[in-house]
Amino acid sequence: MINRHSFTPIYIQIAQAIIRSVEEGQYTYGAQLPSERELAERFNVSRLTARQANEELIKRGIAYRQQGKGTFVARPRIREVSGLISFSDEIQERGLQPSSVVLVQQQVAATDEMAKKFQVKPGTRLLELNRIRLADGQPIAVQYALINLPLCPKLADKSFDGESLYRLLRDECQVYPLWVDMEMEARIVNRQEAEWLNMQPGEAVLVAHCLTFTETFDVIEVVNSVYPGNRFPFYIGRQRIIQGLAEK
Amino acid sequence: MINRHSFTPIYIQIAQAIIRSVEEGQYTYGAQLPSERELAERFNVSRLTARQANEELIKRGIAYRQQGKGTFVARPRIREVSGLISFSDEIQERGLQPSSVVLVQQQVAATDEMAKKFQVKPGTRLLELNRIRLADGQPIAVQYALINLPLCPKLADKSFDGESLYRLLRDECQVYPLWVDMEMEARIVNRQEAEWLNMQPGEAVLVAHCLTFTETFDVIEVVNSVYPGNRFPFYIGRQRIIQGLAEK
DNA sequence: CCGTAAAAGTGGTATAGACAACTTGACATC
DNA sequence: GATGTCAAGTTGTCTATACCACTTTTACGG
Repeated sequence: MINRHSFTPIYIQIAQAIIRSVEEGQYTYGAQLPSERELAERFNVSRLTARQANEELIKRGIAYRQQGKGTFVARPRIREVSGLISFSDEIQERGLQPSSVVLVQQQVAATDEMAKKFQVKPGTRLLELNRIRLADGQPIAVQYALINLPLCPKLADKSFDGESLYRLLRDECQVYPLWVDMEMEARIVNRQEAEWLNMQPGEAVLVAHCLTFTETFDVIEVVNSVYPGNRFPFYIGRQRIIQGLAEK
Repeated sequence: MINRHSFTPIYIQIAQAIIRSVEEGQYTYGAQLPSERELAERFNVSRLTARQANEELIKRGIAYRQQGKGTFVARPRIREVSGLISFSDEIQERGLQPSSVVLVQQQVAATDEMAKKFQVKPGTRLLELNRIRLADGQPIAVQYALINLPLCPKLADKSFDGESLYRLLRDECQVYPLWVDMEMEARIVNRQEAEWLNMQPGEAVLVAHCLTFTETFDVIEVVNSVYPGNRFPFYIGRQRIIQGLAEK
C-alpha cells in the first residue's frame, strides 16, 4: 500500500490513501478517522509520520482534530479548492471551455505608481496584457494585467490566446504563484466593458484587484478583473479565520 | 528567554520571540532567519521544536522556507491578518468606532432553504438579525444574518447594539468561528438599502454571501452583507493559493 | 442506583538521532 | 578561464520514545 522508495513522501501517500477512502464514501462527514497510533501501526510508520499525514488533511480542510477525542472528516467543501485558483482552471472545473481574446499585449516601463505596487524600481519592464476571458465562447470577464517581466523573461513574446498564464509561469519560467492579496469593489459598467461583456448600460460589475506573489513574496502580477455582477458571482472559497498568536 | 514551565508551548514562545525580532526591525523582509539547528542550539531545544516554531511563522505568512537555502522573512502584509476577521474588528483596525442599528431581531423556524444551508432539520430555531453597521456613525453596510441558535442558545435575547457577534459567540457560548465560505456579487442598490446607506438610486453595491463554520464544521451563521461598492472596497486579505495534493 | 475514581484512548508537545534532497561556495582540475 | 567535484550548510523526511492534557469509558465502592 505504501511505497517506501517512491519519490513522494510516505506521509503524502498516507494522506492520499485517506482522501481516497473519504471519496469512496468509506467515511462520511463527521465520521472519526483512524487515530494516529492506529495509522502508524497499520502503515508501519512512526506516529509522527502518521501525524504529518493528518496535518496534510487538516491544511486542506478535509479533516479536523479535537484533542482527547480524535480526528474527524470535515463537512464537504462547496468546491474542491480552498484557496484561489487560476481563471482557466476555474472555468474548466465548471465543465466549460476557457478561451481568451487578447486586447493589448505590449511591454511597458513601470510608472511610479506601478513600481510601488510591484515593489520594484520605476522603469522596470512590465508586460501589459488585457484580455476578454470567455467560457464556451461567452464573455465572462475583462482582465487588465501587468506582469513582472524580469521574473519571467520568456513570457515576453508568448501567445496568450489559449494558454493559462499560470500554466506558462509554471512550465516555462518555474515561477509558482502562491499568494494573492485581494480587494473587491462594485461599480457601474462603463460603455466599453458593457460592449465586451454583452451588458446593458447601468448594470453593476464586480471588480477584483489582485496582487499575486511568488513563493518568495515577489510580486509577479497585478491584475484587475471585471465580472458581470450578477451573471457570474465570484466564488472566494473556504477561508480559515486566523486568530492572533499573541492572544493564544 | 524560554519558560519551560509556562502553559504556552515552547515552540509558540520561540515563534513569538522571532516575531518580536522581526517587528523590532532586527530582520527586514528577505533577510534569512536563524536556521533550525541554530534555533535548537540557542534555545536548547530539539530541532523538531525549532522547526515547529518556524512552521508557525509560515502558517501566518511571516516567513517562507526554501529547501537547501534557509528560512526568510516574507514581505510585510498589507494587513495584520491573513484570513477574515469580524466586522467590528475590521472597523476598529481602521481606527474607527463600530456600532449597529438593529432592524430585525427575532427567532424564526428554519425553512427548507435555510435548513439546507445550515445542514440542519427544517424547523430548527434560528435567530434572524438584520443590522445596519456603522463606522463613526456613518453607515457602511447592511447585514442580513441568520444564526444557528441550538449552538448558542444564550444569544437568543442578547442585545447586539454595540457588541460584536463573534465576541459574544466566543465569550458567552464558547463557539469559535474558524472557516468561512464566501461568494460575492455586484448589483444595483434597492430603494430601501439606498436609504439606509445614504446612496443614490442606480449605484452599485457589493454583496457578500457568507457561510460561517465552527471548528467542527457546523454552520453557525449565514449572512449576506451589502456594502456601498465604491465607498468601501471589500478587503479579502492575503490568501494562499492551494495546489492539488495528487499532482504533487 | 449513583457517584467517583481509575483506566484507556485520543491528540499535543518534546527529545535525540539519522539520512535524503537541495543550494551554495570553495577548490581542484582541465 | 572554464568546468567539474566536493564539502558544508540548509530544509525535508523519518524512526523510536516519552510524557502531558483532555475526553470517554469502565469499574468499583458507597
